[in-house]
Amino acid sequence: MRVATWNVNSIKAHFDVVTRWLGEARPDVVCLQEIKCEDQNFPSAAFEELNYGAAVFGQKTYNGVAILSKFPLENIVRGLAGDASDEQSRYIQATVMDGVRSTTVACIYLPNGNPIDSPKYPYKLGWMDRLIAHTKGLLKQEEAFVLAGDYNAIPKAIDAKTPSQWVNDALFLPTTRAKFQELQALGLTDAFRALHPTATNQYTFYDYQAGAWQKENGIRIDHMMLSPQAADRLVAANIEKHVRGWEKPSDHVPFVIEL
DNA sequence: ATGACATATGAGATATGA
Repeated sequence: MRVATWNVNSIKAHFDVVTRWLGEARPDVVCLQEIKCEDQNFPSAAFEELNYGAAVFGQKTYNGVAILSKFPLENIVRGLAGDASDEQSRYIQATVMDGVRSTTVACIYLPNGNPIDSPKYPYKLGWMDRLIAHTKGLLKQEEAFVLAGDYNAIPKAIDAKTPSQWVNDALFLPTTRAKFQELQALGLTDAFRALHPTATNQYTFYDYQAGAWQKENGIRIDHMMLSPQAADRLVAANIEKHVRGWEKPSDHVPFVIEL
């Protein structure tokens, strides 16, 4: 089963590149972030024509997540527990039934957190704490799951072309990296690093500004964290960098694994 | 350097992103 994650930076604005990549890569399950639309405006019918069903947790203007799947999606969960006052659509989870076995897939859009002296940074850290708490519950089930999405976290210096550019940024602050490490230390596997432990110049985000793509000035912030049962099935992990060079792209590129 | 570049909203300028 091929599972992908992709921050599409508006499904309306980038629908054509999304469908172009679906046709090329033929993933079974795709976690989308920043769809930037309400549920009723998500192009579910168009994806249905491409043989993808959809589970959507949308929001007007900002955020919004969705899971596309060629297999039935069951037990859909919208929102991350732990803060009833949180109105941002950043988490959707479903169980994929592929006929052979079930795999739980969570689609995550972790808060950016900048500026770091604003309430946005504590919101990010609190969200990470809630994700850690939720993951502890998932692990108790001892089944295969994938936490896929835009983590807005650069795990290590190797995951940035220019680490010095990010030292005072919410994506790379020691506190952010420590929380990401805390999540991983629960027993999760970073799918990309597991198969490419020393690979450099493998990034999932290139800013639209200052010619970042042309300079290969990227960061690796979109991740898939696997439970032990999912990690046992991991056979491939690829960052689809070439998609960033297409016409009118998202600033993130797809990241796909094979289980 | 608080910008560049892109998106949504809504019809000009502002909020957000990373």
